[in-house]
Amino acid sequence: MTPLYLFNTLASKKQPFLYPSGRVTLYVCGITAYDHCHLGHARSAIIFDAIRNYLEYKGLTVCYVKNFTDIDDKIIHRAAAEQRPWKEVAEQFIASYNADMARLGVRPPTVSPKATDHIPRMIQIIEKLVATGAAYVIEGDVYFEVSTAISYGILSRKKPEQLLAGARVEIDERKRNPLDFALWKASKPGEPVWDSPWGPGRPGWHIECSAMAMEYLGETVDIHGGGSDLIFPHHENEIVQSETYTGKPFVSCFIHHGFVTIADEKMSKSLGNFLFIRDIFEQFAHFPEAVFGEVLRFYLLSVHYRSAIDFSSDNLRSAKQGLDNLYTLLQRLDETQSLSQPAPPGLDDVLASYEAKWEAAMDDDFNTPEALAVMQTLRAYINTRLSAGDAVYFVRALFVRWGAVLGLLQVSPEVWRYDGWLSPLVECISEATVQAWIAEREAARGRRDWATSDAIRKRLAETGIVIEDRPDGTTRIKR
RNA sequence: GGCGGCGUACCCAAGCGGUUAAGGGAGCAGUCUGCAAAACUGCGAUUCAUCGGUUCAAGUCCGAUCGCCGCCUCCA
Repeated sequence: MTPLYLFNTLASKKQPFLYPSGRVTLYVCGITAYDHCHLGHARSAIIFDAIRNYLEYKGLTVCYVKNFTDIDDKIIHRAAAEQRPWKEVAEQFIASYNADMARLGVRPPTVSPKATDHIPRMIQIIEKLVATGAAYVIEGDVYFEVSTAISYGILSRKKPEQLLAGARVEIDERKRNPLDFALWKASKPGEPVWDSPWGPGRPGWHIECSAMAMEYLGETVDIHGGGSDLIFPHHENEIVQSETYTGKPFVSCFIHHGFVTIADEKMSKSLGNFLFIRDIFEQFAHFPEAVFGEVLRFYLLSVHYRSAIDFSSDNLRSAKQGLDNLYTLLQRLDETQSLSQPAPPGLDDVLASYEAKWEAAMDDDFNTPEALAVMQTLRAYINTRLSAGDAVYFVRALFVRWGAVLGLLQVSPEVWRYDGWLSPLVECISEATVQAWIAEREAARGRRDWATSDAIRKRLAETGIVIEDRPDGTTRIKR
């Protein structure tokens, strides 16, 4: 295997990622289940899905854990506002998340643990932190004392003094230091509670990831990922509490991805400029879900994962066109060739060189834009070979194999381009009507009645349906 | 205020010291076609925000300037 280089936030540079055992543990911070997922969540899920797939493509066994935060202030607040149990709120949005992921073609992680199923483990960790003096108890709350850890700030490269100077840190007079964070919170009346050595309460946010990562992946995780907004304080806190507890490195390599922006501003709840995944699918409901899911994936993977990616309908349209190119090649291959034809000599070597380029791109910190470019270049090359009459059908499998890693090219070309799609412009027009018009036009063309033929074509165009006359005389629908 | 990132053709976007600056979209031209559309092919930046510097060699390293964004508070 060629070496894989990953940008490790801990080192702030690309480093070779070693996997001598052939096994890799991957932990990604999941959602807090208090609302539907937006495009930013989709980017995160798709990036790590592709990363996981690529590690497997390289022959590694990946244990991928992505948690659900199913107890949190925001969940409690929503439940209170809607006067229903917090558990119901959490379950609803976990289900919504799962539905969105299915639409996006994201494979389920190996394990999808819920925070509330791991309370005993969290308590066990907190107890030791209290016992060793790294954490202290105040009125049923337990806080981690940041000043006990000399390495605090290694991930985010922030110095405690500088953080305080920002004056944006919440001041809780009871804490010994404003940066100290809650491991356990005493419950207020009406809130969900679990028994603990410090009285009834619930866990703080950061401790759950440490507990679940250790539970399923051991004390040191190979790769831990999330959005770059999690670097501080979430991941920084995970590191201190975990390493103080185990005395071992918590994570070998931290991977953080950039944001989805709209008009170059971070998509976020507080700015109100976010788009729910479900709403985007709704907006493009004239595409079959599997088709639009891939368009979204292609778009999200067309920018390197560490950079910001700006969302716009123009960018989405551009992605659709780009993916169409690839599907058109697949369709052209299917229609004109088959595996039974012997491949011309030398083609193997050409494909091997493209394969090497593709893998080099992915090995270079998962450079998916570069990998996509390799695919487009091969596409053009194969098209010229096809025009020359060469038998090149067997490259199809290569495209599909690459596509499987990225979650693309998994739909049949027929479905992709022509299968009974309905235009949003003319929901009143049935598939049968369209077919009848086309048959009528076929007849007109047969008697060389171009005026009628063109009139029908125009009528179809007005309803958003593009017709394509093929060399063999048949007509097919395209949108 | 502290820390970090970005600025490459009309748009999106790779490239991170060394042949002619990837790729996609759009546009234009050609092939095909009854005409279209679609598809395919071809064309497109002497130049990488600006100004200096280092180097035999710089979008690529260093410094300054301008502009944009993010983190420092829940956040993918």
